[in-house]
Amino acid sequence: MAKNKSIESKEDFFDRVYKIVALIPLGKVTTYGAIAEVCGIKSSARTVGWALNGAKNSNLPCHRVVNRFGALTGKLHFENPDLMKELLESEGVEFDSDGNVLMGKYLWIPKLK
DNA sequence: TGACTGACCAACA
DNA sequence: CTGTTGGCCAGTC
Repeated sequence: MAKNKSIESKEDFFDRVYKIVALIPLGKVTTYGAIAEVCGIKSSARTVGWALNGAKNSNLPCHRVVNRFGALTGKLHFENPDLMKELLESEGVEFDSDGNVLMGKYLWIPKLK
């Protein structure tokens, strides 16, 4: 290892994403950019998706995470894409005609304290 | 070991 | 306005 990259760095990053996603209140949704920003990697919303890629294996409500448009981009990676919408609807989240979440009402921005 | 890809966002032409 | 490129981070081939 030419350079010490703080082995805990990546784990810490993932852990942060997991924590934030787990903090999403019921009936609310958040965006990748928001999570990335809170995680401190606002410039890397992509990595947030990767974190969720592993989070989908966890009990985290990744279905509450949508892109900036409120579209369920990651639903295709779900075992049951329909389940994602079902869960959100079950939580009281409404969708637009395009199938996008009403960000103006259900958009929840996580904040670190 | 190097390069590409990936559930994104934003800026620039 | 639309199209393309850049950027970031991590994982996989």
